[in-house]
Amino acid sequence: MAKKKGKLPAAMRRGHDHARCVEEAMTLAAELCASRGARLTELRRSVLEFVWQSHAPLGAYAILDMLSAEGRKPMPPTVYRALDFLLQQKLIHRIASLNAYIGCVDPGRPHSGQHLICRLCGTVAEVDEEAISGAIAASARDLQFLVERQTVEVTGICVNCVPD
Amino acid sequence: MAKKKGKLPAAMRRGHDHARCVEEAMTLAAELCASRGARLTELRRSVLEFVWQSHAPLGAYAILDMLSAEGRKPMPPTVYRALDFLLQQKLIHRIASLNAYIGCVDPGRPHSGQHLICRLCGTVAEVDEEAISGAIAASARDLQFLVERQTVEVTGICVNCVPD
DNA sequence: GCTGCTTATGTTATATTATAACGTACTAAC
DNA sequence: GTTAGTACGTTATAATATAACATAAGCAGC
Repeated sequence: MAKKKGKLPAAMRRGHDHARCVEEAMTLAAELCASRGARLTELRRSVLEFVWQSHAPLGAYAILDMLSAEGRKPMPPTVYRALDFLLQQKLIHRIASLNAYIGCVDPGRPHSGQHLICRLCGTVAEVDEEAISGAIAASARDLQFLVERQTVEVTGICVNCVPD
Repeated sequence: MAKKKGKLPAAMRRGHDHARCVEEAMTLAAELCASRGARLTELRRSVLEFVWQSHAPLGAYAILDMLSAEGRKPMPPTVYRALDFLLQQKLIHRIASLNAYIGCVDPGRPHSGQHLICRLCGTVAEVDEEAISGAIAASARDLQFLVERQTVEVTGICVNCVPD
């Protein structure tokens, strides 16, 4: 079977038009919030945009610094509340192993994303493999365990950082 | 196919002889460390025992309190160093989504454990399903991603806490 | 036994991540 | 414009983790 290069997530495709990614994500977020009656305020919008602009997950205090540089001087609770909102709306994911946050690539559809985290460049690619989530669901079923949330974080080295 | 009750991990089998679990785990840990030339000091032994005695993952500061209650009065670095040693020896796992630590049920064999975390009772069961780790490995291979560590944490409700 | 090397632990201070509690301001509905 | 609900501001602190340096304990060679 040929290498499935077409499947590479955008985050790990060198030279992809990331400004475009961000723009599209912001538009979709606005639409989703509107359709849900959720208020994507200026603050929340800024936070989401910062998170999206970075391929590597952003920590809450990094976001706080970025907002400060912009003129706002928010305190931690302000940032955490914005992050909580974005998490609830499933516009971002929290990467537990890094205590950091990253944009969700497919916020419209319910899914349990899996994340590949490059130890060298920090880039995180989100994939949604039914084979993985299905295997987890099957294993849980065997143990009569009711799954509510799957956290799959794979640490390693991405294709751009692998020495040839 | 019948329910595979025999597969239930010990942690989620009500009324299993946990003192025995702990004892066996401690013996195995001592053997492994001896065979590796690693020093399982009194402090490290205590920390490992506390971690094992709990079915739910223990936080570093909970361990610190337990050591204090025992007479030692260690400071945080002491506890974190003991935890680091136990992690290196793969005698315990860190549960990233809880910032807490739990005994590894199979420290002798290399494996990438998956954890089922009950939101209600806090119990964590470790399983090692080739179907899950294999699916993750296959997905990573497609993306030419070199896997170093898999973190799989499934949150939900265990069989003992599910309302009938 | 001593010596010196390595490893483990003690100690002080501080960094990083996150939340509690309460007050103010904005917004939408009436 | 009043009101109810939501979002944000502010102060303080909790919870988790590490840096940096000092002391002590184990161990290898003599």
